[in-house]
Amino acid sequence: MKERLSAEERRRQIVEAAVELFSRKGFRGTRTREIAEAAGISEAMIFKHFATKRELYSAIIEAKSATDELLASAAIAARQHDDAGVLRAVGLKMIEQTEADPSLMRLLLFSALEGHELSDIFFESRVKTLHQFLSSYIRKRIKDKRFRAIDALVAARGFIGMVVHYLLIHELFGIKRPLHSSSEEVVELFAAIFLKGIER
Amino acid sequence: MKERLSAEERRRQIVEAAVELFSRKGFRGTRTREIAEAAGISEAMIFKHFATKRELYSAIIEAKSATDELLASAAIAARQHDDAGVLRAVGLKMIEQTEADPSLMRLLLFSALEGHELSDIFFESRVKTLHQFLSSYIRKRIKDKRFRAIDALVAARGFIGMVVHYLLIHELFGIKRPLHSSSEEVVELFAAIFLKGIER
DNA sequence: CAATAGCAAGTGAGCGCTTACATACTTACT
DNA sequence: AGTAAGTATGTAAGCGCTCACTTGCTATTG
Repeated sequence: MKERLSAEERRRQIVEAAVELFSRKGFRGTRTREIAEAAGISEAMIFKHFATKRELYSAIIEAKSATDELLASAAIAARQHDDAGVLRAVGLKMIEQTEADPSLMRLLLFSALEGHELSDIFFESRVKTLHQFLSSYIRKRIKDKRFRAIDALVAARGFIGMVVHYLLIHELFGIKRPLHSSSEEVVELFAAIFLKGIER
Repeated sequence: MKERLSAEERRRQIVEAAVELFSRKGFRGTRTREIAEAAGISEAMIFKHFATKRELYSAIIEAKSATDELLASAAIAARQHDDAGVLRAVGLKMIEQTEADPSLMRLLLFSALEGHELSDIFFESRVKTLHQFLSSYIRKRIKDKRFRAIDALVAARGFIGMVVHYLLIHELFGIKRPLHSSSEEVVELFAAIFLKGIER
């Protein structure tokens, strides 16, 4: 029983199976046989569509690097000079996106640790963009005299760090957030700390 | 020319070579042959001292889990209710330690991503301890009415996150800190933001 | 000599990738 | 329309290599 599919559809199918495996077990930890099995096809098919295992991996990373409208809602808040709104939007989108597709974070970490050549591109599209958006907003608000005159880039990384670390221990080590606090509340707290500090 | 060494010394020598390789290339990415070569011995010697490759890896993780006096200086500041001092001490120790031995962070991430059974122990000794120390300090200062009544654990993770993320992009993606700011200044800024926020 | 420390040379399993071949669809000619 | 030739899509089997781990042996030490 052989179902014939279009080349494009097959590729999609292979990529889909591969993403799941690469993100769970890394490049080296994933066997091409497993990918074939998960996609429900023979191993040779993978190599009909991708010259090497590495090429398949690269295709995935490049696809995942596609920068979507992650910052749309944050940009709206930015236009209205709604500081808390900007932070809230950035933080929530990060969490939302990671929870919808946890493979992204794992792929990013794996690619960096394993030293894949495309990990830089991945990093730039997925992390650097965030840093730059937030730091340029902070810089603007410093000029407006609404924020203290601090290093905007370092500060931006600080806020992103709060959220990333929260996601990291959540996704990587399975640490659950306290039952009483939703991710909205967590982001709200991070934003409040970032803007007003924890001193009373 | 065969130098005979004591079993213990050999083990140390093997472990030393293995740490470097495992942290750079992960468990699956490291060949036992490479470890032997790096240690200047034959591959068979490794298996005289460690039954399996995995056992060697576990030995390393357990050794690296040894909690040292990371929090000594922070505890001193804590006794004096020196809030900025506590944060500074925690942050600086984290950076200092990571820069002195970058393998630790990489091993921690690799073990978590690759799903090693000991990664939890590793996490608890290296991360959870920090979270608990800082969150209990924050709780105390909330009782003192010096901090606002926030979720202490989430807040603590927030501060740790700022520092961790800074180290992460530094060590993993090779992002250099801006030339004008030393790690002391970065930590100082994180502490200031955490306590007072960035609003003026 | 007994025990330990060492190595060269395997061994079998598993890996990425290839080959030889079968089956479905497309095209073109009558 | 019918069919032969050509092409794209698929598979089963396996090749060559690398890996973790073993074996069989020698050298050194107490």
